[in-house]
Amino acid sequence: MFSKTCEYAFRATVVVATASKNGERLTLADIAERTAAPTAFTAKVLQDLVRAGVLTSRRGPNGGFDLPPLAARKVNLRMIMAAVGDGDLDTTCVMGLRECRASEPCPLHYEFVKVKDELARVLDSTYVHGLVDALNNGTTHLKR
Amino acid sequence: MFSKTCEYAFRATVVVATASKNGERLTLADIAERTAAPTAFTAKVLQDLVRAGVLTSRRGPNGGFDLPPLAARKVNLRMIMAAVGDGDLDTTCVMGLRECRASEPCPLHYEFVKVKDELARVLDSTYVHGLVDALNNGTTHLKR
DNA sequence: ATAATTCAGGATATGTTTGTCCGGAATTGT
DNA sequence: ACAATTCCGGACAAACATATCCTGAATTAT
Repeated sequence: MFSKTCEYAFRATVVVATASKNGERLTLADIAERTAAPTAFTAKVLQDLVRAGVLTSRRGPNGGFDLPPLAARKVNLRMIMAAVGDGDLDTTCVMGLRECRASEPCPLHYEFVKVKDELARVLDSTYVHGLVDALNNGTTHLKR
Repeated sequence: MFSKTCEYAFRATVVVATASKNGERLTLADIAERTAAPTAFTAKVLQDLVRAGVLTSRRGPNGGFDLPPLAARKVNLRMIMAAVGDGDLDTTCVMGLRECRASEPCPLHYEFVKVKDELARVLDSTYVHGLVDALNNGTTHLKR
């Protein structure tokens, strides 16, 4: 459903936000380990997230990445996707046609309206801060 | 949302079924033109569809591909996706975790339940024959 | 039988995504 | 100032998706 890059971005963002809430700042190595993702590639993903303003980074000793609780209230899934260039999942035609809209629909246009609407709702309304508590108290997990 | 291969497969299947309903049998060249897809690649996609039993083919003069109305009542989107190896869109974890289920959910598991359920419903309940009429009477289109 | 047509399928090419490697720049603590 | 740490960003490599080409096999009409 999402590209691997996007999956890594989701995992990394949640992991960083969770640590930040506990006052920890995570290094690239920390993040790669906790998300079970390749380190060098994770570096690229984190770079994208920082450039897009999703995470903040600091270099040097005690450096690393963070996403403080207040900022985590303003980051939703859509922004994470956009940061890695995956932003228009729910807006492109499922049959790959450019000329597809309500007035000139492809054969599958109306079939997918509800799917896309629900997807858009989730991407726009799911904020990182809401995911952090569940991870912290063990309701959800990220292993593997 | 879907791979290009899958988009081509959707378009090709609908085009063939629509022609079959009018008693026409379409050649590879016909299909590639009507779906605005590359010919040689379309050949591969059609091969997959035939192997999976979605379409039937015949070689030689007056050969080509078809999907008669009766058969089109039994082909849904899920089968087309499976034919090109894209079958598990709605069953894999959105964060890329193998260990993700209701009892051990990833942080996004419950957020996507409705999306996935609705997607599964559409993939399973959308049959090709239902798409043909709309294309025939101009309610929907496939241009570009 | 023969020639024309059309699909089948292997080999190959191109492009994109995913993944690695390394030197440099910034920051920190001493 | 210096050394250690850590992110930044470019270059490169591998894997996969997409796309092309060509030969052969099946079918049909003559």
